[in-house]
Amino acid sequence: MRERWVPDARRNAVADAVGRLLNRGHGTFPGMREIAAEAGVTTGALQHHFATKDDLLLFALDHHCRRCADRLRARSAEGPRSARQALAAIVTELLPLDDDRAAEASVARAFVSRAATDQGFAAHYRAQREILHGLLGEQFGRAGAPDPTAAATILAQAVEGMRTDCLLLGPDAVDLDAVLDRLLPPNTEDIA
Amino acid sequence: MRERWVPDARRNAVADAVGRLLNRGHGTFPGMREIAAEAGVTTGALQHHFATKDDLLLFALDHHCRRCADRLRARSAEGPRSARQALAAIVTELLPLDDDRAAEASVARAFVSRAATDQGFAAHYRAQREILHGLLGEQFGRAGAPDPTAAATILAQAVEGMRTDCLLLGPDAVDLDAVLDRLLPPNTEDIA
DNA sequence: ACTGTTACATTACAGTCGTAATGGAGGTGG
DNA sequence: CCACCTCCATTACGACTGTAATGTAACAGT
Repeated sequence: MRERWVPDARRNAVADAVGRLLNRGHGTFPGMREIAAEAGVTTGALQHHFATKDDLLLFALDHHCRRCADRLRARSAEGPRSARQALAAIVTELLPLDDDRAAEASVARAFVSRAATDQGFAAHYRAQREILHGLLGEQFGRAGAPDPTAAATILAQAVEGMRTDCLLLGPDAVDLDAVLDRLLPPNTEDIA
Repeated sequence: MRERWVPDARRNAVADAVGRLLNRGHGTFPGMREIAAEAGVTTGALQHHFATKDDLLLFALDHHCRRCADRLRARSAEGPRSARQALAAIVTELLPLDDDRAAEASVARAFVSRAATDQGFAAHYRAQREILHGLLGEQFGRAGAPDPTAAATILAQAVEGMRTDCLLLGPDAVDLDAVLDRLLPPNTEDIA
């Protein structure tokens, strides 16, 4: 074997194709042939790499969750900044402001719909939510908020509304500063 | 004509069936035959009352939006209470705490997914959002909040996260009081 | 060289989809 | 009585669905 495949390279490409189709299309899960066409492969290849369509979709969800979580952790650990700036960076990373983040938001929304009845999908939601909650709570604690975990919960919930408002009403519909003003202690300075 | 049909009685029944199927099923739009079975009619009847499936779905969306808006207005105008109590009542009305409200939340979520690319569905989102925003802003103004419309925007956004948290993590995952504490002026008394 | 495995491509199939087409039952107006 | 309209039920159709089945080319091990 000359240069061994990173075993999930194709699978990741397929997962990206699913994300692109989900936010370009009508929010419903695309068909196998559509996924194959977008990924530039055939349905036979899909069948080879994924046992069933649900396996494919679950992998796509996991893929996007991991990618998003990595970006969030990167933003959280990025340089020395005020807690407010870190929170703003984290939340902004979740807003659908470009195609990649729009795809991730579409993926998240589509899979939440299914998580209501399917436990496998619900587990991913909880895991992703816990990561976000942890990162937000950490920053709120750093800012000296009286109840960091409560503030993190509220901000995490508000983020979901901001995502859809940003998507359907435009980026001007979300005022992140206004949210942070009400969640951070008033004496916190946001310089440095 | 002895007692004329209220022309949309059947249509409303169908729309209710769509709501039930949406929150019971996997979040995807049900098929025509499934809708017909749930509504207790045949697909021929559906074809008679709706030109196409999208017409049916748009009517269902409109139906649930109107129902929800009516309930929100009723809660808003209900008796003399503190602004905080009114806000809590409005938000609680939106949480999926029983089957009816869960159906409405499912309908809203499914249609938001489609609103991203379909203008007809997006218009309903904006209209519904405007009604909610108006009611919330009114109460925030009554409470003497410094910027009622900003507070209303934030609460409306947080509601969406609370809806999904309530659905996927259980009702205990939402702490409405914590949200209102941060959005209402601290000197506001919530008695009477 | 033979064997086996991996990684696909192609084809086929049973089922579901939305909807068009047809027919009929019941009331209504002339 | 008869045409007519509304309100449906039934059937049918072509497109599309996920997936099973089969073939095949490349490569690895022995």
